[in-house]
Amino acid sequence: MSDSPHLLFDPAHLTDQEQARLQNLQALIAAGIDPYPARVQRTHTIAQARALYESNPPLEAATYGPVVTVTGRLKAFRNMGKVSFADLEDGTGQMQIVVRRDQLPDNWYNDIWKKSIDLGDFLGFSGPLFVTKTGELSVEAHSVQFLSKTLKPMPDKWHGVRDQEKRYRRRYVDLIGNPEVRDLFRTRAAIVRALREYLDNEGFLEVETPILQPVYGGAAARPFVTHHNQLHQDLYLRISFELYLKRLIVGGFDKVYEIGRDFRNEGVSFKHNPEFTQLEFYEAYADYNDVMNRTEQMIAYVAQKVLGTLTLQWQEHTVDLTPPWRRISLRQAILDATDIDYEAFPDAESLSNEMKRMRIDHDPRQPWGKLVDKLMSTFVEPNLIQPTFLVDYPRDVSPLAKGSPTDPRQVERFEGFLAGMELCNAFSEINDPIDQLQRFIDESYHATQGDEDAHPVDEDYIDALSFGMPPTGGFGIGVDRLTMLLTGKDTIREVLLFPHLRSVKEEAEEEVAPESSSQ
RNA sequence: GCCUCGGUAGCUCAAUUGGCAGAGCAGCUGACUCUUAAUCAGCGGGUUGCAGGUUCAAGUCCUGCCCGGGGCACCA
Repeated sequence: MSDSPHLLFDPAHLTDQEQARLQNLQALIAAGIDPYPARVQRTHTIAQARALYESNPPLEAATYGPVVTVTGRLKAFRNMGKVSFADLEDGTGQMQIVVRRDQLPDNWYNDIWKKSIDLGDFLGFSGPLFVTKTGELSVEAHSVQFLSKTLKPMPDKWHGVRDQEKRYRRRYVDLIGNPEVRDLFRTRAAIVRALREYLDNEGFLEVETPILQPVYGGAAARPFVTHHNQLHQDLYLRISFELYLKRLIVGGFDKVYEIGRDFRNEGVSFKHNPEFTQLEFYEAYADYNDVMNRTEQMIAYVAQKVLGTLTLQWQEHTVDLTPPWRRISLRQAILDATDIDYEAFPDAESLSNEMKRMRIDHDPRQPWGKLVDKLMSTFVEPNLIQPTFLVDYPRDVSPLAKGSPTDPRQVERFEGFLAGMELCNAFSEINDPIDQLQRFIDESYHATQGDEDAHPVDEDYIDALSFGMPPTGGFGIGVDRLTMLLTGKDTIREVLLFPHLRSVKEEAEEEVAPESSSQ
């Protein structure tokens, strides 16, 4: 077809249903109807129309109420001959429309309504509100606006879209067909709003810091690398906000937070996406105990605000968020779960040997801290169903956390767990620039030893600390995971509108086969 | 990267031991002035993810590849 702008709308490539819709589009144009008009006449959203009828009911039953013009997507229709019932949906709800042949001009009902309008089209209907004999509040259509033509068939009206790949690749279709998915993302927005509300009410300042960073840091992860052409400069997409937010504490903002996207070049799983939403806050004149208290309060506030309860169901578990949460040292938790006291095996070799003796599968080349983390994540984390803080971590897995005043091998750090999943990470921040530099150097040493997640040295950050930072408590939480927990979802993809998926390879591309860069 | 399970009509799903690829919704044609998963009659719609192989015969068995789910590894 030479008149098709693109193969996408070449009838030879369309299904029977798509061809029928394209023909209906042309029929509308032939009838002098603009299928994509620029203006909409609307007096009420569907929710407003319902409220209007509630507050202005007709004096006698079965008579007409106020006249409204409502707009929306046609979700269903039931054609009874000379009258049709249609379900119209906008962002606020659904309304039944009663379309009578004799209320519409000329042959509009037979020629346009019955022939050229498809499920999914956007329409506006003007007429009085009334309640049908079967009790359904409806608008009787006295005039109709055509608003937008739909060229693809709608998802199954009863089952929606179930196929996960289809749902994630074409989330818009998922959202059209599955109202509960729309509800879930409204809940997600409410969670983020409640987090902001809590922190704003507590006097925190919301800030925005660079996503493109010359030196990445603040977490143990591999970064994405990009390049600024004009400046001839490699830049990293941030893996955390931490080092920038603490520069702001140096600058005199005592309480700051940021909610935004982090990027980590790691594997994808039910709880990992390459980009994810993080909340971090930093509070001057506080330590990790203060942060622990605040964490309980904040999560409980959000749950109460969004769910109206502190008891939530996550998969087969019932979780009670009521503060205070259980607190146990990491050392004790691992000791309870494995009978290994990692303090008794203070280097990688002895700990690895002990793990080998207990037939615990691990990589013996890993540094000591990684082995401790392995014990924690394998034997402790899955059993932390009720909210729990693991406190006091080994110094060498925590390069930004302040050392314990009583035990030089420990730092003042905790992680929060819920439903067997790590939720947040926090500590008393190192504010001694010389100590921090030494930790960075130790990390760089690890980097030369093959630990790819180790921190590079951020000399500008050391410079910032050298101007003086008050004792400060810091905190980070994965907002996606928090959303999973509060909505009962067992995969992060369900709480991300557009989760990362491998791109589908086009057949035409395969012949080109460009050399891929080294991994 | 490795292991494992899956991919059938626009959507949701069937297809017994290898034996004519089906249903509901949606679509098309028609009937119907209170339906709401409307109903009734009729009709069309398939490269069974892709490419090979075995076989008289492949959705089904074998090999490779693509995409997805789950697990491992890595990580938060």
